[in-house]
Amino acid sequence: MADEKKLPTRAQDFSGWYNELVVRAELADYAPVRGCMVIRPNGYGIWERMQRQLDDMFKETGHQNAYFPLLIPQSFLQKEAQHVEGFAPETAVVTHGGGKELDEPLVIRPTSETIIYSMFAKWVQSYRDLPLLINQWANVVRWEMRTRLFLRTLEFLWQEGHTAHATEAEAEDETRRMLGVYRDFMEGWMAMPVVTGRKSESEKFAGALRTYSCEAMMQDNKALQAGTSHNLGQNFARAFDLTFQTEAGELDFAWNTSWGVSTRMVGGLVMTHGDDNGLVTPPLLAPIEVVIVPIYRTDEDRERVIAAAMKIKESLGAWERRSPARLRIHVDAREGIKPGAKYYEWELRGIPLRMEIGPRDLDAGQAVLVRRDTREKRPYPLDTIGESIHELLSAIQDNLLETARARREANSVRGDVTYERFREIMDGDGAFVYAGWCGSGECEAKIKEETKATIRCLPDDEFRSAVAPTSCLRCGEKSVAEALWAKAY
RNA sequence: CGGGGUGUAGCGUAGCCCGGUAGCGCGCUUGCUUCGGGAGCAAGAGGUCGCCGGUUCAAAUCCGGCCACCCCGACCA
Repeated sequence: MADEKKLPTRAQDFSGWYNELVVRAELADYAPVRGCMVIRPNGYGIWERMQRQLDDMFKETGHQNAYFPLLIPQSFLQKEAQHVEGFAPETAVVTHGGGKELDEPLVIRPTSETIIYSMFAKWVQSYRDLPLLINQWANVVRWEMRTRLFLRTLEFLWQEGHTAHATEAEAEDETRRMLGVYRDFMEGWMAMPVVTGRKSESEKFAGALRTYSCEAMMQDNKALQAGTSHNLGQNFARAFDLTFQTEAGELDFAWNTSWGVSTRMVGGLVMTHGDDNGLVTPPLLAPIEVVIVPIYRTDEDRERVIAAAMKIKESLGAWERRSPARLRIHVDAREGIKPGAKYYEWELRGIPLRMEIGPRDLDAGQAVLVRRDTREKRPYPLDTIGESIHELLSAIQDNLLETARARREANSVRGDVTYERFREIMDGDGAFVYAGWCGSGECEAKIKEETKATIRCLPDDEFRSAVAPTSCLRCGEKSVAEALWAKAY
């Protein structure tokens, strides 16, 4: 009878587990339009914290926010050949406005390179106007065939950074710098370890010179592309006549970069840390860090326990006194729901720490704290509870990252792998496989066709194997690059 | 767009083959008893049976058309 209340387990049905968890934890809900989602307060609260942190990091690296329009003239998209080829099939197009057919259809932005660089062209004249470092928080629409909450929806929220530089080297530095910012954020705040590296030609952004990405391993051993950073070269500058006068007085095209992360990260968070009891949120991103569940029998006890809970919340969470170390605490004072039911609910929602407090605890001057990650439960003295909570939260944050990293390493395969073995792996549990690649798009395409696995990236130094693979995974020719292979979302 | 499937209360479903009062579980409301790991009892509220048409005295049920959604393929942050 309790089965209805339980989630499917990850081992049974990973994608069923994900779908139900997202809905039951009230992170998001299905919208009336196919492929669209409503992000509910629980999910939006996590996104808001992601935004706040990333926004600070963008500002620290010298970027400013701006906002460009949702609607883009269709002709803009067509100015960059690769770009239109990549995005045209998945655009939504507005053909009518005010009851009349428009002279030129308007595309709902699938990404904003075109409109942003067209504006940059107006603003940049001299090398003195560079670099121009802009970010925007926006929604974009891509008409995907198969959608899943957070991972792939027709409309999603993201940030897109767009910059213009005087030299190629500067643009490349910027591209790598922002990839590093993403990695810091994903590991430091999301506790989600990533492999960074360069995309192969077939996987790079439509219109880019080079694309770099952060690839995270989900608990089903599939890869999630969690963020991308593109060196656009002068491709868009040429398309939109984004020129500037150099110090030497010559006219040159600017060098652009663009980089983005989206609400997809919320899905990555779920699939990295969630367990069979529900979501597990890293403390730094949890809208509520500690939930207090008061326990009582009589009205008298109730009054006493709730008063104590409110006092704890106030002393640890009060704005004036503890900022910036104040804690985000919620007291679950709902009546008519037994404590056990509340435990399950807050576990499903992934709140990092639960405090149970009842008359027995108050008499003993203590409260019981339960970790969401390990479910470890023990009493702590009330007079130093603030310190205990801070320690536990930071232990949880660290443990989540370590656990995720250990899991990824345990499911990574390095060294010489035969193609036969590779196929077994991809047919079975999957893995991150680091293997040699001859560099041909043909081998890459064949492998994708035969195994569904793709090159997630050509990993950066620190992720490469100690001994470089010598031959291509499939054709056996000389390897020109070590590639990270996996099935992807 | 090709193949398969499903539409009945907020959610999950039974009933359809064989036409005749639309049922169950969860959730919701109210009251009482409960409350340290998903409470119990009692009384309630809630339905154009996806839509349109046909057959029939009578359609959730049979027939036709349409729509939507889900799963599997081709495409993807």
